[in-house]
Amino acid sequence: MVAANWNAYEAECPTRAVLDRIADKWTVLLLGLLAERPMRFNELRRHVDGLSQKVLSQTLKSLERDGLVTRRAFATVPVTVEYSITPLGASLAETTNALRLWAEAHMDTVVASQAAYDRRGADA
Amino acid sequence: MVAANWNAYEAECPTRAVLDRIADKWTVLLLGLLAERPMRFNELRRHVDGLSQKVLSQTLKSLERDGLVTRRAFATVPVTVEYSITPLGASLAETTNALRLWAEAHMDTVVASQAAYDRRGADA
DNA sequence: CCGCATCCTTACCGATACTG
DNA sequence: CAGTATCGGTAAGGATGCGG
Repeated sequence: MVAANWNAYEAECPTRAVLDRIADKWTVLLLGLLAERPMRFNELRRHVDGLSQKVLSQTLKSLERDGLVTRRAFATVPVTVEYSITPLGASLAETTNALRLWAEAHMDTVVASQAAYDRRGADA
Repeated sequence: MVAANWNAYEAECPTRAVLDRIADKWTVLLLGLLAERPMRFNELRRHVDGLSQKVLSQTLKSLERDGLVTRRAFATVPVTVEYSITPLGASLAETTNALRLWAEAHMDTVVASQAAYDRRGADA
């Protein structure tokens, strides 16, 4: 079986919930990092500017639950925890990376469009 | 000039704001619809189950401001308003469609992973 | 070092009512 | 038909302190 009749345009479809999770700013940024190499908790935190430890914790837990990321704890002192991407997560990371790269590539155009839009509305 | 040194991992970078907007459930669904053909306001509303008229209005305004969607009003009675995608929006829609299709394609795997995760935590 | 628990603020969102 | 305006609940998110 290859395809199912999932349809994200229906509110009750579970696809909607998953789409809501993966179409998330932090998910995109974290998958982008973990697609390159495994990282530890505070390492991720340092790489993503503005991400609080609380939200990072929540996001990683969701990613782990969805099978996109694997968490491994080492009984060192103090504890070392490593997060790595799964094959499923890697397949998603290709798409989310495309999203991030689109944003970085078209920023100039978007910013210009915003400025033009705001100018038009300024003379109200 | 082709590339700039935008980096979405920095909080102050405007890319961050744009990423936050396009990595959005409703944006993904709306761009998917408008990539196929122009649509009217209530037509979009009917196609996206669970999307309130208020949020639709906000989202369309943001998309228009970012230059991803064009709004055209016709002086009929009652007023007719048509939303269509721009070339910039179309280029983004390719990526966001990939995101939606990924969700629909891998739902079974994700749901299974969630169930396994919840089972492990159940015996706490 | 890796988190969880708590408090508290805020911004999001749905529901409703009303205009062009 | 295509919105705007207002209100109220809710849940996300920052700050802080503690525990494994």
